[in-house]
Amino acid sequence: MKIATWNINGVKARIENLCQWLKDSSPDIACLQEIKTVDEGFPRLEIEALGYHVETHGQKGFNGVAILSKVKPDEVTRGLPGDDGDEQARFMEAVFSIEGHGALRVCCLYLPNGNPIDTEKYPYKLAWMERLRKFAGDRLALEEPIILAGDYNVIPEPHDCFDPKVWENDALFLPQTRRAFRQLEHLGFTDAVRATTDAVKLYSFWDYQAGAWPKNNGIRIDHLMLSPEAADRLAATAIEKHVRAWEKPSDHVPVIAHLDFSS
DNA sequence: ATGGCTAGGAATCCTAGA
Repeated sequence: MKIATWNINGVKARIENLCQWLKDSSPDIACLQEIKTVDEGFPRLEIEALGYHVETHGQKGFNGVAILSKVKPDEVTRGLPGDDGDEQARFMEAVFSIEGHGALRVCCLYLPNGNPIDTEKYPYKLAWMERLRKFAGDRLALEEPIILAGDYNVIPEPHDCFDPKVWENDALFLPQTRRAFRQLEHLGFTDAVRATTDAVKLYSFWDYQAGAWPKNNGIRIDHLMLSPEAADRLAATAIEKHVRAWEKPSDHVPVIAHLDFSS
């Protein structure tokens, strides 16, 4: 079972890349962030033609998430609990049936960036992370395989960026941000990529500006966090960075976790 | 790299991203 997360930075601008990637990589489940369209604008026909079921939680212009899957989910919910006044489309959850193994829950999340840090955006990010922590804690009680996949906008450790000094005062790397991320780990969630490799200079985002990609000035901010029941099934991970070199790329690349439900 | 680029919406520039 191949599960992917990819901040696609505009699904309408990226539809050719997305279709090529689905054909090449053939994920069973793909979580997309920053679709930047309302549900009606999502290019679902092209994706359905490749054999995928499409669920979206869109928003006009910004944000928006989607879950593509080879098998139709049993249920889908939209929005992160904990703030009824939050209008931003950044979270959805889909529940799948795995033959012989019960439910698999996949959450697709686009965590707020939080910059500039001296505006209301940073407290919004921290409040969102606290809501995510509560949600994750509640879900753990189900004792099911759960994957929280998405663009976390969090650089977990200094070696997850090319130059920690550059990010010192950035919302992606501030101590409070990293602490909130660690709290997810302390609940019992496993960072899938870090569980499978100690490699450094392993990134999932390269800025469009300043030659960041050719210089490999990247950051690792797209993560798949696994509940214990999912982490027990973790077989391998991959960061499909070749996609960043394609024509008209997203600034993020797909990150993959392979879960083995064969036994 | 305190932004050198990109997407989207409104509109020929702005906001947002990280």
